Amino acid sequence: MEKNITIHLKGSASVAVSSQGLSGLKALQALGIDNTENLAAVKINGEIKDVSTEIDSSAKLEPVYVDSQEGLQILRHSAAHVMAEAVKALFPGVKVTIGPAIKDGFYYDFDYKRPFDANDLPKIESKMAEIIRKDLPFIRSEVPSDEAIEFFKSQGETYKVELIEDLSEEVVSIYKQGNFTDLCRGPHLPSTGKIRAFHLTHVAGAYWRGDETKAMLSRIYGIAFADQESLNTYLENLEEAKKRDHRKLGPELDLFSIQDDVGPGLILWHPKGGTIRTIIEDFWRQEHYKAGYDIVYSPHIGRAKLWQTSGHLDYYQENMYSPMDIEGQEFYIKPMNCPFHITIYRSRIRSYRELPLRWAEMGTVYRYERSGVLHGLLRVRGFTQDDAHIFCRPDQIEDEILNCLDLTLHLLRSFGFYEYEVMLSVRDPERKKKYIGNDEMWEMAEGSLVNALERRELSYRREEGEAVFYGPKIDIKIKDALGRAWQCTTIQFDFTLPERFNMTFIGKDGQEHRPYMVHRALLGSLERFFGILIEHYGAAFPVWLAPVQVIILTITDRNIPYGEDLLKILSDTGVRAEKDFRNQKLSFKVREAQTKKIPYMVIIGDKEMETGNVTVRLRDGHNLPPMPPTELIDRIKNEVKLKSA
RNA sequence: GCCACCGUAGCUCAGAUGGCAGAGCACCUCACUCGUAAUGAGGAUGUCGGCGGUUCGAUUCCGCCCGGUGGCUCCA
Repeated sequence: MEKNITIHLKGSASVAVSSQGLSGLKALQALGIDNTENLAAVKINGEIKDVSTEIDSSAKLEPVYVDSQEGLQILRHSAAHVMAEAVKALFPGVKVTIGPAIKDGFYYDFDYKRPFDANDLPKIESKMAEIIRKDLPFIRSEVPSDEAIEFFKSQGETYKVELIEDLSEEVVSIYKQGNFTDLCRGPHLPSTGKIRAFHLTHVAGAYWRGDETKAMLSRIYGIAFADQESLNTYLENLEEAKKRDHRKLGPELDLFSIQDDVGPGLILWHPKGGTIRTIIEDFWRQEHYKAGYDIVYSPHIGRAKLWQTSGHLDYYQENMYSPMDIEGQEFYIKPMNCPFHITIYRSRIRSYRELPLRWAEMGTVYRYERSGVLHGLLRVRGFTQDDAHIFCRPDQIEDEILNCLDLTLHLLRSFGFYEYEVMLSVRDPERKKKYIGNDEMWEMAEGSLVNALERRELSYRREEGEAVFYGPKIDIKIKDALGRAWQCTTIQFDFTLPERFNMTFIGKDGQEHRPYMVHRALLGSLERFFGILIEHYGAAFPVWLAPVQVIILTITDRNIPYGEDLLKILSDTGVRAEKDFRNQKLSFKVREAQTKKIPYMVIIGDKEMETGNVTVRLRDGHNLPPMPPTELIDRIKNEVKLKSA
C-alpha cells in the first residue's frame, strides 16, 4: 500500500518519499547516496538488512559498505554461500551444513563421502570465481517452516532439516543465488559480484555442532575482501606472522626446544631462553615484593587426600595425571598450586590482624592436555604459573582486586603490552544453582570486580554465564605487535576452597570467620608468556630482556687483546656481552650477529685501539658515532632501566 | 582424542617403477688478517620418525605406533 513516509540518513538530512516500491537501495539513493557499487547492506533503524528490503514506514537509514567491519562480515558470509554453491556443483551428493562468517574470514562445513583436502581447493576456487563473475543476485524469501523442511528434504539436505526443526519458527528465511538455496538469516550482499577478492585457505575436520559424539564434517576455510589489495595485505600479514612464529624462532635462536625424547608439551629452556626467564622472574619477584606479596614454594606432588579435599579429584581429574605409588600411598603431581598455599595458611590459627595474606609462587604444574591441542609454548603439559593466592577479609577485597589490576597492568606495560581486552565473567542469572556460594557472596564479589575495573577506567566486556562454578573472574588478553589477542591474566574469586578446607581467621569479635580467597596469575604462565613475547618482538628483544646485549667483533687478530679487555669491562659492569674474534670478514660476522638479533654490535679495529673508542652498529643497521666504552655502558644501563628499545 | 596433511643430515629441501641416499647452509681442517648481512679449498655427517609385514632385496608398497601442522573440543 502506498503512503508517504519520511526517511532520514543518519547524521544528515531527511526527505519525504512515497513508500511505493521503496527498497533500501532506492531509499538510500533518494537520500543522495550514490556510492551504491560498494553497498553491502543497509541499516534500517539500526538493524542491518539487505538493500532489497522494502521500506514501508518512516525510518532512519544508514548505508553499510563492503569495506566496513559489518560489511565485510556480510561479504564473507555471502562468500561462504558462493563456496557452498561451488562445492555442490563440483561434488554431487555433498550435503551442506552451516557456513558462517568468522572473525577472520568464513567457513562452510560439508558432509561428503570423503573429506576434502588441499588439492580440492583450486578447483573450488575457480568454480567460485565463475559464480562471482556471473554477478548473481542473492534473493531472500520467507517460507513457512514445513514448506522449507519439505524443500530441503527433497534436496537431501538433512542437516538443514534438522536446523529448521530445532529453530521451531513458523517462518524461516532462505536465500537463493544461482542454483543454490540455503537456510539463512541473512543479510547478504546484493549480488555475488561484490566479492572482488577471495582465497580458500585450508581444510579441517569439525564435528557437527561442535559435538565430538556427532558426525565429523569437512570444513573449508576461506577469506574474502572487497578488493584485491586488502587480500594481499592480509596474506602479507600472514607471512609476517609466520616469520614471528615462536615455534620457528625459539629453536632457531636457541631459546627453547620441545623434543620427542622428552615428550610432547614439555619444554626445554635452553641457556638463552633461561637467561630471559631469569630476568622475567627476577623482575616479577621484585615487583611482587613491592606490591606487598610474600614468596612461597611448594612441592610438585601431594597426597591423594589433599586433592580429594580440594575437589580436584572430583572435578578436575580428567586434567590430572595418574597417581604414583609411594610406599603404598597414592600421590598426584599437581595441576594447581592452591591446595599447598591453603595448607600453609592452615598451619596455624590466623588473626584478622594479619590479613590480607598475599602469597606468590612461580609454581610449576602439570595438566593433561589432549595431544591435538598442544601448540608450541602456548599450550603445553607442564608449565609454570606466576601464581598467587590472596586471603583476606570481606572488607579488604576491593582494594585487593585493585592491587591485582595495578600490578598486572604495570607488569604487562613493562613488557611492552599496552592494549588489552578485559572480560568480566559472571554467573548465568538463569542458572544460579550451578554455582557454589550464596547470592550475597556473588554480588559482593562481582561488585568488587566491577568497582576495581571502573576505578581504573578499564573498559571491559561483561560475559554472563562465563564464570567458573566457584566464583566470578576477570580475564585480560593482551594485544601484540600484530594486533593479535592472547589470554594471560586471570583474577578469580574462589568460594569453594575456603569451605572445603575449612579455612578460618579469628575476627575482632573473637569468633571464627571465613576468609575470602582470590586466585590470580598475571602473566599466566611463563611458557605461554615467553611464546607471546617472542612473537611480539619477533625475537628482537628489548635490551633489558636480550639474552646477549652486546657482541664484540674484531677486524683482525691484532685487535683481540683490546677485545678481551672490552669484554671484561662490559661483563664486569653486568652487561651481557659475547665475543666473535674469529678470523673472518667483518661482514660475515655482522651478518651472523644480525641474524641472532643482538641489539649492539661493537666493532673494533686498529682505529678503535688507537683512540680507545668503540664503534657501535645497532641491529636496525644504523651506526652510532665512535664513543668511549663507558658511554656505551651508560646507554645500555639506561635502556635496561627504562625497559625500552 | 577425532578429521585432514606431513615426517629424508643440525637447518632448508631434492630424490628413486623396490637395487650402495643427494644439494645448499651449518659443522670440522687448512689458507687468507680482511671495516658494517655470506672469502676460498678440502673433510665428516644419516637406523630416510619407530616397529612389524610383503619381497631375493623396503627409505620407497602394506599395517600399526610415535611425533608435528591446521582445525573441532578445551584452556594458563
